[in-house]
Amino acid sequence: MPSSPNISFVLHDVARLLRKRFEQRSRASGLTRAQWQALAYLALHEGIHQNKLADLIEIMPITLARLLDKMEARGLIERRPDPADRRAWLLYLTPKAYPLLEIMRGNGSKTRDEAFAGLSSETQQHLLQTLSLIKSNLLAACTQPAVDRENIHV
Amino acid sequence: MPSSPNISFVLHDVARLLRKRFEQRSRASGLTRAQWQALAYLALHEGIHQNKLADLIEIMPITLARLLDKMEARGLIERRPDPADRRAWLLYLTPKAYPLLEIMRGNGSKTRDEAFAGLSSETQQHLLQTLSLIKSNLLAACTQPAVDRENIHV
DNA sequence: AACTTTTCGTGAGCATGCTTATTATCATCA
DNA sequence: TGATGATAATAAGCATGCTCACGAAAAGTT
Repeated sequence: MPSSPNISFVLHDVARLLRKRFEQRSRASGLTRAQWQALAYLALHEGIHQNKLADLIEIMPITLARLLDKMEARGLIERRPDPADRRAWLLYLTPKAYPLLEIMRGNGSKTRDEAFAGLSSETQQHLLQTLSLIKSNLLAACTQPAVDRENIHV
Repeated sequence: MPSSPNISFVLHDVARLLRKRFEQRSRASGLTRAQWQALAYLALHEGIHQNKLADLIEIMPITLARLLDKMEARGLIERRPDPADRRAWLLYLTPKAYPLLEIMRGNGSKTRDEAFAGLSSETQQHLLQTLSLIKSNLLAACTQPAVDRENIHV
């Protein structure tokens, strides 16, 4: 695979470099890519449970919990007890979060501009479609046991 | 961005899911994706310095060093002193590594088959080209200071 | 030869993803 | 009602990426 460049590795590299570049940009404001993503999704769904938010972002609830811990400590979000379920929290942004969200959106679009320089909008559209298909393939695959296809009788 | 799905996030998701699926498959053999990548590149460049190998894979030398620590402990690779430079090591596979490499290649191609199901080979070609362009954009960008373009006078 | 700069490898520490396990609470059903 | 199972959040621990810093050795300079 390394001899002929492999789509999977290149994809992984691109994701890593996107994150790296975004974080070079965002060091000043102090939000990481993952925190920004969580904050941005939360902004669209205030009052959501951690559980559901993790589902939306498609990460494990424990991964989200630690992102929220950090953002709560910085006063960007609030966890309010759910009156209807003593196990659960309801998530809200604080006013402090909004200007930061704006900055982060700017950083995201600058990073995207750099990354996608020289790509026509058709190419970008096509890329998005292709990636979305791959993502749904993988989401489906990940729920299946990882066995050798050859060994399965149908 | 989360409202209209964002290429960067989808890309990141796809990379994460690829890694996850690969590691579901490879749990038995015990090599992670990153270790496999290092091993596969090393197989093509035995006798290389850690430094150069890290350059090839495009990760930080310290990141590679810890992957190598683990694989050395498992007896998959050897670090031999470089007679010409007492700071450096020369890297070699051990015989134990070869069969594992074969297994990993199989796992990689199975994972790719799942991920890219339903994509024509033209689409895959196109995807690879597009990703490669994005990658070189980002490699170039990451060496530049992350400043606001608008604020720069040319 | 002596000083400075560069390079090679690594340590420490952080972030984010995962798996596995635990605690508290809710929901269901006999 | 009371046991049983599901669900919300978190804890512990691992892997891999990063930055920053450091010691040892090499290379370049004066």
